[in-house]
Amino acid sequence: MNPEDRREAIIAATLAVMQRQGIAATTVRDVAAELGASSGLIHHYMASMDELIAEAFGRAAGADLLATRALVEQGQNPLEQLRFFFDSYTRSDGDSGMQLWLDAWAEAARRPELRQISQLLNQEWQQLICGIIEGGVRAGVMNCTDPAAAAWRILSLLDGLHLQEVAHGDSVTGHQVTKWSRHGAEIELGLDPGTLTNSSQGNPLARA
Amino acid sequence: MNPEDRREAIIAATLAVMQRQGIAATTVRDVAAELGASSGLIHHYMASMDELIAEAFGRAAGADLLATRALVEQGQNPLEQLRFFFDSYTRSDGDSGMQLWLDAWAEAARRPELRQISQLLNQEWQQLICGIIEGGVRAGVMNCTDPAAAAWRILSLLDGLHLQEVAHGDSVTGHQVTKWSRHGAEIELGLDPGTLTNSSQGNPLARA
DNA sequence: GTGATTATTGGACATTTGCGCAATAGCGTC
DNA sequence: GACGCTATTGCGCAAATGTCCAATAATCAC
Repeated sequence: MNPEDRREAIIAATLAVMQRQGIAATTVRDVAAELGASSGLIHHYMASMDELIAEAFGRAAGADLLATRALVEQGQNPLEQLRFFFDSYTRSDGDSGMQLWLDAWAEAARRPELRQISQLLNQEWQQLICGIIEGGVRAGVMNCTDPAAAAWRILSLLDGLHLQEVAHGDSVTGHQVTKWSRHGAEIELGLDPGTLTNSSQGNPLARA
Repeated sequence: MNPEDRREAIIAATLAVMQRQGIAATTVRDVAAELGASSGLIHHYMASMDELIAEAFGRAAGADLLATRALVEQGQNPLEQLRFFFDSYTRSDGDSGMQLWLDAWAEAARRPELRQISQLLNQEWQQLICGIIEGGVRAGVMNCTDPAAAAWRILSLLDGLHLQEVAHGDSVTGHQVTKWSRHGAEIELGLDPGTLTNSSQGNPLARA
């Protein structure tokens, strides 16, 4: 098998195991079994377990970011971009993606390579939001004196709400995450209530 | 040693290890060493590692909640109560308490006993905030149509910002968490900017 | 075909983990 | 002072884990 493809296959298998068992419980042997290969092969391509985990997490989380960014760029104006952002963000972690983030944040303290990629990706998420806000302020449709801080707040609010949903199940429901996070952003940016809801209109990815 | 005291001592030692190393990296032997006793003793008092961890986490997190609640109750009016809340909340996890919460949220998916206590405590945190807001609305000093949702937003915003600080270190600083979370609450509740800052005035726990 | 290079195997190794258990020490009771 | 109960010890066990390595299989250049 082509070394490059093999490496990709290992990362894909690692990701599958991570989503099933969580980052902390992902072992080399499990990855090997998922791949249908021996454990030694994994170390032939990866220097350490940390690298393997960081790589797999970065691949998955990076794909989500890319997808959201691509959708946002299709927005015709800042308001539509923000709507698309919420559509895509709430979709990207519907299954087990958010549990992965929870694991990553907790494990970051003990896995340097994972912390690095996690921090980088979070900053890029914040910058994506920040760019939308700056555009909205420039266009005069959003009211915000500190876009960077507002972007961190919107991102943190989303993460904090999702966290409750994923960790505890029925304290906060997925529907409430959607509703409350959008409402929080409306308040934050001085938008009329409801501006960010009913967002599927005009969304190229919306289901029919 | 009195069995009840011994049990408390074990929980205290477990907590110390947990705060130093994180929940996932806490082992029976470490707890025994911290306690200055043998590993067998821990199992004489605790049925399993899960029980030990859930007990210790619940004790620590519960104490933080109690302390904050006690301080809030000393506030003379809703605004002061909210100020005291932010003072106490940002203090309670200054050291390593927040890493504990990160571990707990991540581990909740796989440790039922831990999830139960974590969910309960989070709901109580939310209710504490919700009570303050309801008082503020009644007194006419806060503007909020859905106190329960606003409370979840304020709590989630705090958690999300703290999360960035603890997991990534220099993306978001402790000072920014303090500033941004209070500003977020001001926006959320229709307060004048700055209402929630300079909160140490009149705070009985403020350092001189 | 032959040799060299490399992908791949499968298991050894040292370490760590939760847990159990037989032995011991301590202490109160009669 | 002897007995009994229990707190406490310290080690052992089985399982799991990351890492490494010698042996093997596959592939390709010549």
